[in-house]
Amino acid sequence: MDISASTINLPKGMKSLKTSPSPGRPRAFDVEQALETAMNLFWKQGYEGTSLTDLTDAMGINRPSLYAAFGNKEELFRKVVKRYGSGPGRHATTSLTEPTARQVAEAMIRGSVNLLGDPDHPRGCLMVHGALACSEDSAEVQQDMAAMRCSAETQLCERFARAQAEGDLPAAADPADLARFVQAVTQGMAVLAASGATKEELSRVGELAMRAWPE
Amino acid sequence: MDISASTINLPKGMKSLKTSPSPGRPRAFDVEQALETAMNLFWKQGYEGTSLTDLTDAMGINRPSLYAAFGNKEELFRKVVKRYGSGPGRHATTSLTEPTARQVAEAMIRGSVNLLGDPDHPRGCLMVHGALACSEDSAEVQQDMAAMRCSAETQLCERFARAQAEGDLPAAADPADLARFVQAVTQGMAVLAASGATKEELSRVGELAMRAWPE
DNA sequence: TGATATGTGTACCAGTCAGTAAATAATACG
DNA sequence: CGTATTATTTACTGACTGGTACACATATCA
Repeated sequence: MDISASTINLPKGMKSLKTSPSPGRPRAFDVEQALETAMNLFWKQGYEGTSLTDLTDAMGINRPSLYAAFGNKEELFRKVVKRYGSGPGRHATTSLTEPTARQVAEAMIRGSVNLLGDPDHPRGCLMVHGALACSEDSAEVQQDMAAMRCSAETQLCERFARAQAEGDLPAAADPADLARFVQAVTQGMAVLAASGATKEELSRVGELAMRAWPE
Repeated sequence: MDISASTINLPKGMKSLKTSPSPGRPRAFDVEQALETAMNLFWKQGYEGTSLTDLTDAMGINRPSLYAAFGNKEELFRKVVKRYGSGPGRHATTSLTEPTARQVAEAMIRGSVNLLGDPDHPRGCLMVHGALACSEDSAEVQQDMAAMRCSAETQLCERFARAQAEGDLPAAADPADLARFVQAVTQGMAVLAASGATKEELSRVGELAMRAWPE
């Protein structure tokens, strides 16, 4: 007997991991590919600058299909942000695992340069471009993006504080200040990228920034 | 005989500088005050995030009055940007007159900190928040803003090159790189301000950044 | 062969967008 | 006074916004 995932009692609405057959008409588009398309659009035009028509046209699907698969515009955006964090923006978390504070900062900056200078991606950073300034209708999305940027700063700060305890960051240095500085540089590079800065130019900004590193 | 400005042959549509009486119903609102209100709105919500209804409601005028006084939404935005450049964003140009390259950079950063950390203003920078990411409808405004940021960078670069010729910047330093670095820091601080950074926090970012300054 | 479950396509909803036509009100000038 | 000029008010336009109702298509399962 074939025990496919569909026979297992899964929480309501939860899709099985195995691509087991399920009743009903099969989806005619690739969800992951559609998410990728949506990410690139939101990345380029921001949350409010991207209309549902923009999205469905680019994804090649109809409006009800989008709603059935992703909820609504806001939920789709959040799924896109999540995907961004574990995809193109991966370096923001992986950099934290570097052995020393300096290497963490360098990895963070190098990762930003590689992402922002990549001509295959929209110019800029989704976390900055997504909903920096917008109407009051999107205030919640805007605040969430700000909260995520703050969270990245906090994680960085905690990593630097640990480094200080471990002795690879001078006691005189302020972990919070350093974290904020790295954030300022990477986010500033995101704006520069939107103005057309090249990878080499961004790289030199990063190099210059690291000259401010203590010790 | 009274030679008021209105008797002088002015180009069509050109308003006289003197507030001389003119035929027709007098305007019931203060144009400068309305511009100030519009600036604060665009500053906070960006170009696309601010609707004409937002504008007219805040200005306390009707839609046709706005069109009669400012042209249309895009022209109003450009007037606002101009006002911003000679008002709150004044430091971007005035800093260039400092005697040395280092003082120019310091003034630029200090000016940004003062502006971005001022609780009386929207958090952020109009040149960054105004139209960073938007729909294709506003691509022209978006490009103009990017061009203005690039222009600021170029002016800074030229100032640093002059400083190098004058001997107050090491020959090994690259004026273009330094200009781009200062831009990255100030624009990064604009994003930080949008995330809620205080004036003191921004100030420490600026202090840290200046530690990268050559010699 | 149903019966059930899911996805797609069309066509629509109310609300908002930027922009404007036309009537009226308020001023200066002669 | 009348005329010319400008501003305000109301009401509107067509296009677009995010979101959905409903008929139909396509799959599994009994």
